[in-house]
Amino acid sequence: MEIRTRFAPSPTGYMHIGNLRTALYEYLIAKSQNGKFILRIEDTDQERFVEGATEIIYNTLNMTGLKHDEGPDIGGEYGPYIQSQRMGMYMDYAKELIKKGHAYYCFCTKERLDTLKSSNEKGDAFSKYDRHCLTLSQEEIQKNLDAGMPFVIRQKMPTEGTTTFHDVVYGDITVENAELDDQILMKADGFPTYNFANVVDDHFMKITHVVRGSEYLSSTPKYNLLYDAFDWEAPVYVHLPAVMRDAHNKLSKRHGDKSFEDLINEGYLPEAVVNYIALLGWSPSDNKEIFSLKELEQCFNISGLSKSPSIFDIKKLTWLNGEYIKNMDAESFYILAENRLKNAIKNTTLDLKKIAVLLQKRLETLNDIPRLVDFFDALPEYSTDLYIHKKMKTTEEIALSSLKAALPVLENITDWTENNIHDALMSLVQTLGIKNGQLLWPVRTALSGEPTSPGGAMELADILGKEESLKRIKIGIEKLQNTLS
RNA sequence: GGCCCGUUGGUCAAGCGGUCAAGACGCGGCCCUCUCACGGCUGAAACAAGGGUUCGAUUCCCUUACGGGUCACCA
Repeated sequence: MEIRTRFAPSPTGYMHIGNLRTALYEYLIAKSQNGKFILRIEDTDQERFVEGATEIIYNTLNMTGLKHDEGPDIGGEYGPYIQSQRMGMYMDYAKELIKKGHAYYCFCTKERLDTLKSSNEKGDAFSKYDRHCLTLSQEEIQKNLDAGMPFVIRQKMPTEGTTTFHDVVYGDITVENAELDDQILMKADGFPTYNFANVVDDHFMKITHVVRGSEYLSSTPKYNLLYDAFDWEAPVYVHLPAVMRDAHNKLSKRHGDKSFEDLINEGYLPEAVVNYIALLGWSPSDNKEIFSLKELEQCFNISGLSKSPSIFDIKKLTWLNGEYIKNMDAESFYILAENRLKNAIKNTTLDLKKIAVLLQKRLETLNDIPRLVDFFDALPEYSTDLYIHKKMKTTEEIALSSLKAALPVLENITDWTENNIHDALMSLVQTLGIKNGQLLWPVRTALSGEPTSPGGAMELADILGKEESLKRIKIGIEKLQNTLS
């Protein structure tokens, strides 16, 4: 049998990391077994409608490569794939359930339910619907219906025995039927509740594996009873532990946790995010950590899913993102970095590709770029303290004499290449009989004006060009002379 | 509160009766080196507690503690 999973997000206007991970696992469960991954938009809550929200869902799936096989935008055999367009069918199925004795009309007012609840509130008493309307006679029901009295339809739970369902990650779970509330299937406005719509939709879309957050674990017995009542085959359940911000709280946009779009804007790569969240709650059979989506499709296995919640660790994501950047070929990296480089460096004579090469091994996110390359554009103000470096065995005096010695040597270079700069400086080191660092550290410092820089003296000199390099060295000499006089 | 679920280093996690309890991130140290970064090596760091079962428990069972979920005409 073909595996079919579905991703069923509500269009909220952003892609929550927890939801994205659910989508990923749904995709992988399907694709690891040549199955189909379906997108269904759950937009029944019209009040929460957000403009452009469905586009964000499409974009995210697109960027991450979680390509769906059926969905509102591409169609499919089991549409429509937008829940609001399926509204016609639910009432019929609810009525079928009534006929079969698994559901019943309820005319109780909101007020009555509220007092019912508040009278039970104070203690351990479990507040359940009291089945006031279960005993209504056929005549009474018809009379109420004819009078146009608002009604809901409730699922009639068994009062005895237990219900057991199997979950792939949590195992067999059994509950007392007496614990189950007669949940509402159809609301007074004629719309189905989520609980009901899901069962009906999943059934008709032939979903074989229902994959969702563990918050649905406790309502799953009710779903199962619904499948039984219809005499439909229940799906395989895969409940996923939550993705947490810390030990006590789930990740939530409301509390400032980043959405997928936020991460992308902060310079994270979609591939790295996907890779990272795959590892949050799942682990492969070996120790591999870097996976392309294709590789995940190959080796994903449900048995690697874990039961306990995991905390989202931005540091590890950041590390992984750095790995992706480092492992890229130079051209791809340049394409990725180009815009940020151009924004950070106004001087158009500089060779951005050379700068990109220096950057690639030094970035964790793309947003690190501006602060690393600022000095190329303009030499920052700096203190001559920078020239003092214990390990390089430099003092301000040594720095001054090194810079003075370097100046004519560099001026003499006619063909300004990194090789020639290298040879000239290294032979100067020989002539002066000093350590490499005693010459190169001062030069690097003069060229960058920073305590650290991507690249050393020779690389920076090459990129800055002869004229600018000499200018900066002269500035360094001047500063040092001022300090020392 | 009832019910359900969970608990291995700070974090992600392997483990599925016998291990010196992997690996990764982060943190510390060393090496490489013209700074930073990369790379290499290395160190500290964990089975929530108590009872069983067993020749032997991180692993199986029970209890406790702590944490999470759920108890809507929301999804």
